[in-house]
Amino acid sequence: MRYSADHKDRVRKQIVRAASRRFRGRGSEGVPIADLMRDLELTHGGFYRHFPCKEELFREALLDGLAEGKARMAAAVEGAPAGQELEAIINAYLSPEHCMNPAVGCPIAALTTEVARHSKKTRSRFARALEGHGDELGRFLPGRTAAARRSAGMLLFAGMAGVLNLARAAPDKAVRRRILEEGRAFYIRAMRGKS
Amino acid sequence: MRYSADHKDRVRKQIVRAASRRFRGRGSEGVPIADLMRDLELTHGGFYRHFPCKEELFREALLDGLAEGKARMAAAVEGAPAGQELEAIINAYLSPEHCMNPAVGCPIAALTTEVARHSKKTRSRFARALEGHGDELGRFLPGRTAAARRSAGMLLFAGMAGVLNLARAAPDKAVRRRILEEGRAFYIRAMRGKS
DNA sequence: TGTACATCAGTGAACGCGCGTTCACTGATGTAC
DNA sequence: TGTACATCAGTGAACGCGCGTTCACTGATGTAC
Repeated sequence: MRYSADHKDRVRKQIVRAASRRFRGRGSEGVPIADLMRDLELTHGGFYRHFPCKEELFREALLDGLAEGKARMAAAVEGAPAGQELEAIINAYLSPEHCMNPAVGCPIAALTTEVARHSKKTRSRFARALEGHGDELGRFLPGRTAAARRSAGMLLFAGMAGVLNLARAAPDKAVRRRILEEGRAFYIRAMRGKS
Repeated sequence: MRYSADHKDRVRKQIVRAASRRFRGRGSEGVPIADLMRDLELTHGGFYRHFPCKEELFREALLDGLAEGKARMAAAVEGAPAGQELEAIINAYLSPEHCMNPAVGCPIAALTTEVARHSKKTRSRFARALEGHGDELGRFLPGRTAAARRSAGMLLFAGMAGVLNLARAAPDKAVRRRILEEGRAFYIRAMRGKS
């Protein structure tokens, strides 16, 4: 072969990674394959050596973005003082940085509306990954059973994603910041107060 | 003229109305003008007698959808027993019917993510309309000032929109219903409890 | 009142471009013998 | 070891289609005189 043994795998991963960011930044219909490949200094023709179609790429990119988000959540937890994990996650999620950089942010905020219009297969994979997110966040939430904590975690993500999107749609910085701040206060209060 | 005096106005309104539903159902990039005009038994060429470009239509359709949503909220309030207005709004917003019919539902849920990627002009109009929504919902929320109640109302809409989108993305009916139910319980509780 | 001309919503062919996908080809390396 | 052939990631031209937008035209009605 012309390339090292793991070459194909590496390129494939690069495509998924780049696609994930572009999809989050521009939506599932705003990412031409040729642009994506050019970013990696490849041409569009080679794409089909890696994926059967664009929908398959979208699915993988979506899951890759979620995994990235989960890792970021773990990092926020890691860096938080004991007992402050939930606040740390909420503050990071509803931070101005996250708001201003959707391309490297949470796909739940950036892509859920569009996922709802994709194939059942895509939605099923998405749902499964979301349960993982719910479990992770649920560790810091009250609730008698693991299932209840997972649900509460998913609900919190959904709510924060809504707030983040509202802030992203806001036409000016001041409004954006106010929305984020009120969102942080509300969800920290609501989730702490949950018996 | 070939048509009655108000003919053009009526057709224009029909286009906006039909577009609003299609945009909510399929997203801002999923609505070909030709399909839209065919729905109204017109041809695509005539579109440009009414709008300078598609973006202008999107903007008007977005605002029309918000007005429709506000009317629906008013109807829910009208039909609710005194003191139960907030619950009625939340229950209607997070109902299975609303979840299953995005095309005739709230544009905040269906289009906010995409609005964030549109022009500043579109975002400004959207933001102004949202404040109206916040005011209307804020009437039933605690808060010392009108501004505080408005903010709380917008936050509640954002959160509910996030939950609605999560439910819409869910691959099966049971999960969808559970998400909606938990969402209703959470937001009713959180907003009642707000001092 | 009748005639010539203007108006303008709507028609449908055509233009131009973007983009997903296909395909014949390249060329470096692996394998068979 | 050398030679012939197979493999396959990547290339870039080409195909085909969708779709936003333009434009010459239609034809019913309004207006000027």
